[in-house]
Amino acid sequence: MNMSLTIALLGILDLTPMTGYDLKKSIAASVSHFWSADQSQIYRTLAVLVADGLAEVEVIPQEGRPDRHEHHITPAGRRALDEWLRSPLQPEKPHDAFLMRLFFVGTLGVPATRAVLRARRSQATVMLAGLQSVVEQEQARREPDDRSPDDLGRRLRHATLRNGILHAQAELAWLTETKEALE
Amino acid sequence: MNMSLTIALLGILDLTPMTGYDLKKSIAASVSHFWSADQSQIYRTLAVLVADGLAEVEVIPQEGRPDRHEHHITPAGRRALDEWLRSPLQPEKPHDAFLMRLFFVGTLGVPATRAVLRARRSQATVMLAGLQSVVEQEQARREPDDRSPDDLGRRLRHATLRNGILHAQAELAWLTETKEALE
DNA sequence: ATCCCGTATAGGTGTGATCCTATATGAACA
DNA sequence: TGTTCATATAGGATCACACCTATACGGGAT
Repeated sequence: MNMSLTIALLGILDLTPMTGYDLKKSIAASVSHFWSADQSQIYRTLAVLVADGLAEVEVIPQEGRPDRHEHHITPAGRRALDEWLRSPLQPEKPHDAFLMRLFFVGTLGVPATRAVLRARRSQATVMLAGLQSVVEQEQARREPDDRSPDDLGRRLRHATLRNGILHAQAELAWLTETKEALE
Repeated sequence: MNMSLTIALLGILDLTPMTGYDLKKSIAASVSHFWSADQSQIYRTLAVLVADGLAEVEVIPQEGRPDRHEHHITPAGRRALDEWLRSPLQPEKPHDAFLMRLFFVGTLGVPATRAVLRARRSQATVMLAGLQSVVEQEQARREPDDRSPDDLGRRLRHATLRNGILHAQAELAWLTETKEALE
């Protein structure tokens, strides 16, 4: 069984039942910093979930636009999600195109190498700013009425953002170190 | 055109002509910290390189074992490599199964969450130790006779290892921070 | 005597993912 | 009046990759 999009969809449907279209937006809004998904792939995977009995469709007729196919997680789906969450996670094989580029760019000389590093710095800077602004928005959204409990889910969602921030900062620190090593 | 294994193979063949078998070993030995490749995929990609005129095969007969199909990069291959090295590198879409797991594991409670973080810590620790030992081996191999110039290629290969080390350290720091945030 | 390892090549099959495209309609915009 | 946007679903083609298997033979270990 698929260990990736399947799980992302089950995890989101476990929070709120929704349509493929909603899932696309939800992924873009809340997990885009560590996952992405193509729309057609979402629909295909959703069909597999239903075929496997991990989700059920509730068709909600609408006027003027296509019916909503609202997907709900089933008990079997919830079990499959739990099982995956508790299963060992084998470390993924890295595929980092940037490091590959850096590894081979030496033959083009120092100026080309510096250009590669500069491009990386600007990307990492944009990435960091993006993550920080998401964190700030979350905090701002929370301050007006801090009645809601600071529950585990909230903290973990925040932790995934912090992960991205620390890695972006590590990347910037590494870029500084590497730039100095080239002088 | 393929922006990944193709380039890895061209990059390595540009350093030294070799066979598919050698490439598999070379990748495992020198770029495994940021790239991995399946043997059959290497042979397939190699065939594409030859079909596209980016590499040429020199057959070297051997006794008792299959002939060596030694692949050499062609001028067109060198140009394709240069072009890729200078082309803009669009940021890759992240697919981080661990962060997805953390994002959804909250529904299983705090103990299950701690277990996920502990597993991550041990993986990151192993990863860090592995990278550091590679760096130490490189330095040890160098000390006996430090006649060889500390050229750009060497420094960049070292930089790719440093990148992995800084990210592994960032991951460990993040794990500590996250563990504290759960208390 | 047997089995596995190293050398060397390569096909079969399935999966996950991306890019592009098609369909349908109301509402807002220019 | 025409275009684009938002809603909503979904197929086609292609790609990159992983996992498994097959072939061939010499050498060393059990």
